[in-house]
Amino acid sequence: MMGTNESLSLKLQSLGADADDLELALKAVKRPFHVTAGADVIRAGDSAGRTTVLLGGMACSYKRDEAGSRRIFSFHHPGDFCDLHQFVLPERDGAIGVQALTDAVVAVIDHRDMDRLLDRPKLAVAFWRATMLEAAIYRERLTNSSRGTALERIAHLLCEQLARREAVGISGVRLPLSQIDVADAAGLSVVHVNRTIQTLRTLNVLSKANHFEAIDRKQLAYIAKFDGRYLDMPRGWTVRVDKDRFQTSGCDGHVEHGRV
Amino acid sequence: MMGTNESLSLKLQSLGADADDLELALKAVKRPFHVTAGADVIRAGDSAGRTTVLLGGMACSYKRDEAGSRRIFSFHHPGDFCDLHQFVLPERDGAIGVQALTDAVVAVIDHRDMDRLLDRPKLAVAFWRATMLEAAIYRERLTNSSRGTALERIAHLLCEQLARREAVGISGVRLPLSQIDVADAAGLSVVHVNRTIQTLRTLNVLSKANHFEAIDRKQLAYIAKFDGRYLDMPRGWTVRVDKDRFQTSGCDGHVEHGRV
DNA sequence: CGGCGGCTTGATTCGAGTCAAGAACCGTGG
DNA sequence: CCACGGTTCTTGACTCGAATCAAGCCGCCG
Repeated sequence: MMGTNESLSLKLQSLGADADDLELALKAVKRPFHVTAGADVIRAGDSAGRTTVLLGGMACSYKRDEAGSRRIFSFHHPGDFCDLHQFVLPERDGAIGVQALTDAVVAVIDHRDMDRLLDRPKLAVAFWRATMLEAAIYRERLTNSSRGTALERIAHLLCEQLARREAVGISGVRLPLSQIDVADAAGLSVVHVNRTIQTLRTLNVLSKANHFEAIDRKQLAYIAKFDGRYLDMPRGWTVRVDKDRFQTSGCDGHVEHGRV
Repeated sequence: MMGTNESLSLKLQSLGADADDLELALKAVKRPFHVTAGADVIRAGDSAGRTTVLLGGMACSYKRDEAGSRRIFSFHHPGDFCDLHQFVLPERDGAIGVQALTDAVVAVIDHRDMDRLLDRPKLAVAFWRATMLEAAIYRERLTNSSRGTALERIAHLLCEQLARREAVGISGVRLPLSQIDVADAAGLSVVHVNRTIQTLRTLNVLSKANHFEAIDRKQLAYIAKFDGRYLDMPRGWTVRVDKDRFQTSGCDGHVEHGRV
């Protein structure tokens, strides 16, 4: 799983890159290296001159508040660009850090190489689209997060990560997250996340194991009112709530991807 | 104030467009029209084939939840693009609507014309940058919103809007928002927004008038822990919290803009 | 074996939502 | 000019979800 560019290829294709673009882009991805769980991939304020791509494992983008606690605003899965913002709006949003949540493999694209990639209009739009997708994720979380109960928020968060992993070819139902990670991402206390998870377990939505494992994704999606269209999911992963029926469409095994 | 392209020009320049780009872009902005306060600029699911630009007034982007209540995830000020996402990721995020909060003037850029604008690399990056700025705003709200008291959240929201308006040449301290708008944007109930605002009034941060008017922006920024750098504000609008001193830097009258 | 980080559980507090009812502020029409 | 209806703003009383504080537990690793 680690070390290949499989997920990155799927990602770029789904962003609209054609075969030539893809080859060019993959060639620009250089100097892969290993990061151990818990370590920073990018120290806040660092990373001048290159863009980081996650190839394997899981990571998160976060800021720290005055009290020093971590606020996760985004999770990263293989194929994700971790700091495109540093390329487009350099030096502005300096407070952002990226941390590996599992042992991870990352590589970089030098900004010099990025400039050349952007000469290809299709690729330029693909990168723009990547940012737009990121924005769509933020939007969704914003509308979903402020209001709504902890159960909904956590369920939504889990649905989103599972869906995003499928989109890049990772189809397991297990997420390598700690409850602390989820708490920092959902803006809830660890204690309350714990209690909420136990509710999900008694509902037979999550497994009783001490890690995150969805055993009833339809129900999870229903609780979350999850509609994956904002993630550019071609179909599936969409809850349809007609009247007050417990209807769920999609989720029929693996979601094919690779629209070009 | 309405009817000119002043704000749009400032915006595009700050996004890195040069004189030629600017002229070209402005020429692509067509068919200005008027929208009355409260009306939808874009009905959710509409707006195929063109991108909407706000030229005067104020608007918001929102989704509606199952209960039908409005969730504002973004305010728009003159010069803002309201639906770039429709161009980059068409048909995906269909649930988004844009509503005028005051009487407003908007115009459109046809997608056909956009395609030609994107042939100019600098402009392509400028549009990408616009999306990135939007994402940065979402990020900030995400980290700021989940946790933190209502006072902080509302203060932050107001600071952001004032700062963004200054960036496009609108320097008043008054915001044409209703408490309902703020509630829908902050994810708080109207009742609680009201009480919070009254706190801000007794602190002499907002005026006692029945509209939003900041009379002590330093204090407002301090309460909000507002650091405008994420908005690409060149300087000013930044709270520096050294030790536990009540220090505020910047905010010294008008902020110059127009870095190219 | 001992320590440390993550998970669980209970008790208590508090911020913010909800419900409800006035009051002030329009714009409109008689 | 004033009466009317609607929308926004205010204020009060009550409820509840989630934070915090405080232990105890479990599993892992040195």
